[in-house]
Amino acid sequence: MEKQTITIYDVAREAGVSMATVSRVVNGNPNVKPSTRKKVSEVIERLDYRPNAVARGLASKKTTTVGVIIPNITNVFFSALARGIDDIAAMYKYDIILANADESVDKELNVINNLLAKQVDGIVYMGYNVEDEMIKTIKASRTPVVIAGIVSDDPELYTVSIDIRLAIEQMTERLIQSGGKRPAIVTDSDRYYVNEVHRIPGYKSALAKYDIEVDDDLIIQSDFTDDEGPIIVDQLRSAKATGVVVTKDDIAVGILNALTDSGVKVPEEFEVITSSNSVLTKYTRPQLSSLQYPLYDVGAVAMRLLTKIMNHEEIDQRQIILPHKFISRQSTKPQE
Amino acid sequence: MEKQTITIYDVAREAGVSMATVSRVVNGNPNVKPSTRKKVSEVIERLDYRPNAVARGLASKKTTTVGVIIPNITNVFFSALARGIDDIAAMYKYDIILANADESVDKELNVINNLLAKQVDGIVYMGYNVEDEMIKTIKASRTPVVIAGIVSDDPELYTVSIDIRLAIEQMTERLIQSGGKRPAIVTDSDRYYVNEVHRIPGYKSALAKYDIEVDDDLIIQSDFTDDEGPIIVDQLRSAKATGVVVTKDDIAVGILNALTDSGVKVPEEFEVITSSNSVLTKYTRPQLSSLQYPLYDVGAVAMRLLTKIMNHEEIDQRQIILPHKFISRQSTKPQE
DNA sequence: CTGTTAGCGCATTCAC
DNA sequence: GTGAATGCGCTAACAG
Repeated sequence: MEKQTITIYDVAREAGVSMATVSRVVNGNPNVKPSTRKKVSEVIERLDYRPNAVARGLASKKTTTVGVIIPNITNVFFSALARGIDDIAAMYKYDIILANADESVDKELNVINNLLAKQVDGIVYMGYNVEDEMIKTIKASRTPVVIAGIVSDDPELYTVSIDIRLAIEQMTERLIQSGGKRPAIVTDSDRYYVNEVHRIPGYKSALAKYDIEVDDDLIIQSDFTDDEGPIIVDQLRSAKATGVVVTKDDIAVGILNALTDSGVKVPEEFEVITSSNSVLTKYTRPQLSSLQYPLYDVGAVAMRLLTKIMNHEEIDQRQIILPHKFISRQSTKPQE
Repeated sequence: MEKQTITIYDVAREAGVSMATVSRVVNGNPNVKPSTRKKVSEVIERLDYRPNAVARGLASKKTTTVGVIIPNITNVFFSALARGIDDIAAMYKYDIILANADESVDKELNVINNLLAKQVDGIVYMGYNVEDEMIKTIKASRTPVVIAGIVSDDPELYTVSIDIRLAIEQMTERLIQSGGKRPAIVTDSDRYYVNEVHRIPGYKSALAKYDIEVDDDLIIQSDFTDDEGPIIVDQLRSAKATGVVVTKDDIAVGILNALTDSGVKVPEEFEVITSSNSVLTKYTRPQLSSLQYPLYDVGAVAMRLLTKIMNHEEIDQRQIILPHKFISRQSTKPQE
């Protein structure tokens, strides 16, 4: 399995120059006479020389590679975010090592250590929780890390996200304003941190505004497997919910379909509002109203922030909150 | 931006051994006395030493990294495939560099060269076409490449796929058998090679079996943007199609929804069958009948094949065809 | 079992 | 402008 065999020395010899000169033209160093630059370039072309990025990385201590940690590849939430990251990374000539943490905290740590071993220049982390040990590892490594999709209160951390607490509060308010006195919330249970610190508080504060008492039966956590929709709907109905805020689009689809399958009219009898505005929302009938989570932007901004840190540019803000909106489709009543 | 500073020398000094010994314990070489192994391990732990994978890669000429080239991150087709790849890669301790080719042949070449420069140990390629220049690059590099999702007639190439021609033929037959004399086919236009070499021939051979003449108006290529569903449906209806084979799930969803939105009853008046059996098929109403493309398996088998090549194991078959099935849901009439 | 010694391919001073 | 020399951190013979 001999890989690339042509080295900088081969080029140097063929071109009748030293390897230092070849290195210079490869790296666009201006201190090369145009004529020799041309000569060397020709040889590079002819020999199909391709600089060994590994050797380069060792010598320069830069790999032009960033690690992206995601909880689960198959999560629709991810693809839009990934595109944002990828676009900006490509723009700045960084490659991406995609590391799937498989929804497990242990693996996350494993994965981040792995990335550090690979000497990535930076990391975009989209995890579940901001675990203490994670933070420790992040801080100990001198590798820049940007956390995407989670708000943290640790001022040292770089984060890009929307104000989730506020968003959930507003979504809940919408349900209340359109007449439902018993709005429910269904969260994906695996994101403990976000649930406890942002979502549930947001939900409760909306209720508080309208003097509605919290009923724990209306707070449902779900791991969601494909056919869980009907189960959740049963819980929702026996708790006499009038509408539901859902934090994950595929769960919302499951609930919506279970609802209509069982003859409940959405939105007339029951409102559903979801959180990611992924493509799924447009594929259902009725189409799902959703928080417009600017996924692409979060990814792009996170990556952009990371490049700034890697380039030692000045950072005016470590915690970036992006604005969010709402898209009213057909699963909620029209707002007046 | 000082990265990891602790080297194998630091560990060696602290443990009072040579760096070779440290290297041995790190790599699990059995030729180390248990007591010194223990001593070294403790120092590693204490210093939080993490072997530099870049240096390792340079010295050993192995990076334990594989490149995965995909046409488009946001394609639902991909996520299942990626999971198959990722699972097996993780099993064999390989990291993945995800390279997005952005649906462009130029970028594909660019991307593959980039991957080769990074000295990946192997590549899984899920491209559109098997371009000549791609093949040349693949063969010139001594890096193993497995092509996933496309059948090729080049016996030197490693490929993992289903028999697409046959699958399309069978899908078309199903539509014919359930009474439709004018089955149409809608393909994503960007996959030229697959369309010309596998899909259209499969479609035509089904027609031939039933002595149905080919009507070019029934062969539609679409780039598909979100709201193109109604347009395609218009074409379909003015061509008097009785049903349609769709090659991409999101296009199928668009068509299905446009159909029902305009009052056409599916499957009674019009049948739809799609090709990837992605999660989308279950999210629509009616649910989409689909070719069961074993995406996960294709990804997993491709990755497994790649590991075999990388390990110089014996390969008994370069072109692997995986079996496919069909899932009858609600967008086609029940088969008798 | 353990230490010594070469490179791996390149970026990078430092001279000239 | 250009070349020679050094070292990045590690693996892999090769001795002992």
